[in-house]
Amino acid sequence: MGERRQQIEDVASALFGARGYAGTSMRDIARGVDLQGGSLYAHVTSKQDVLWAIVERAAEQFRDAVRPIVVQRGPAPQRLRGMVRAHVGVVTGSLDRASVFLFEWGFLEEPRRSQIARRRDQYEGWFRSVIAAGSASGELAVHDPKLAAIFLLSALNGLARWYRADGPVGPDLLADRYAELAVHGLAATGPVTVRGVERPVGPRGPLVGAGSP
Amino acid sequence: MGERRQQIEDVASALFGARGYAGTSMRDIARGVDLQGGSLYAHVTSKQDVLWAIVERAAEQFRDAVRPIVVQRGPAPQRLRGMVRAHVGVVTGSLDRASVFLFEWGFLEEPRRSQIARRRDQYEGWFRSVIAAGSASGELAVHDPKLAAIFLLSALNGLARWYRADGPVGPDLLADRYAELAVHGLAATGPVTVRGVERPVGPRGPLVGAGSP
DNA sequence: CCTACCGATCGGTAGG
DNA sequence: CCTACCGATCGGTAGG
Repeated sequence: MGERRQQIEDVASALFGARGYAGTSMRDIARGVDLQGGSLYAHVTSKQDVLWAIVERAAEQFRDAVRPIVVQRGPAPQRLRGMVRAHVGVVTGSLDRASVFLFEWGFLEEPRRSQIARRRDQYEGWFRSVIAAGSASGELAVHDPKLAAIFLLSALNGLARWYRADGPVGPDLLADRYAELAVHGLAATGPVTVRGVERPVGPRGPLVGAGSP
Repeated sequence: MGERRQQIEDVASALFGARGYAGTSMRDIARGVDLQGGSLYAHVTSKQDVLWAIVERAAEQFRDAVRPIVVQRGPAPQRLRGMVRAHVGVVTGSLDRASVFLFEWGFLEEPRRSQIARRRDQYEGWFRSVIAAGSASGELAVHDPKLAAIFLLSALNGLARWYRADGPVGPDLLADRYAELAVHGLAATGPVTVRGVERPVGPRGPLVGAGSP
């Protein structure tokens, strides 16, 4: 792929991510790469084409990062943590492209839109199946794995809306914190290290068994 | 407010929510209320004005639903559950308006954009403070209350992207499940009722203390 | 509330 | 890769 083309996709990712696909004009993109509006078409065939290239590549990134972990053997909570870390890693590592994939894919025209919808379903299915496996083995406890998967992925995807590379929390710590929040929620921390010894955190009296308002 | 005006805002909410603010034209809205494009301006002053009306009202709905719970006394986890239920209730009960508020407020022009940004910060702060209070009292355990609040709100807001009123899970059950997922994560269920008796769920051997991949 | 219109901007193309 | 342009559509207005 030409350097110019790459440049165009990068600028388009940033603009689509910030103002949305419909809110960005080809002339906006052209300005970002110091070209005249019409000159873009020497490198791309249409605005849709640019959107597709961005979305397609981001979909691959998520898939390639998470799939290897899904098929590992090992405890479901451990795999789930790994998947969360991988997903967060893609979001923080390819913020603009990931944002476009996550929030602008709906502007794809058919049949590409449906193709991406299916791939998103499949991806969500990986999380669902690991959650369901953990639930079946008793390692996790969830009423509705499908709901839990959507809940979780929504939390992770929200990251793309506020994360900034120059923020106070680095990508690795962030990934750990998110994995922790995902699996344990707010009620308990994971393993806590006290004077170098890992100690499990027990149940908490005031919380467990608390009634609902 | 006139009936026509109400109708226009409803149609605009649905369209802004589905195709985005920039992806919706005034003529699209006009078609939805069986008017000619120009005739809309007998009822609204501008497209921005319509967006503002929708966003402003939704912001009020979230605030009015959640604020009373924030200031209640009582255990933090219980208040947090109530806040989650309230937030989910606004999303499911005013799906289109809530979607526009959550995802299209960025298209507001200054100074309204900044005004809404501040209100969103404040709203997030309510969640943060209840989480921090629960963390301080030992009822919750969270490394970073700000991060936890964002994580949680992202999960809740994602609901607006997929929830359908005619779906399999009703709004009340959904609110309960989401409150459960928020507080306990995937690792443990909340109070379980066995033969009519509420029984706390204890710690789970395979999970607590499990190492990280 | 409609008809008819305004200037601006849109995605995209022709010709060089 | 630029200049100059195409038809379509945009948000919004005038006049009735």
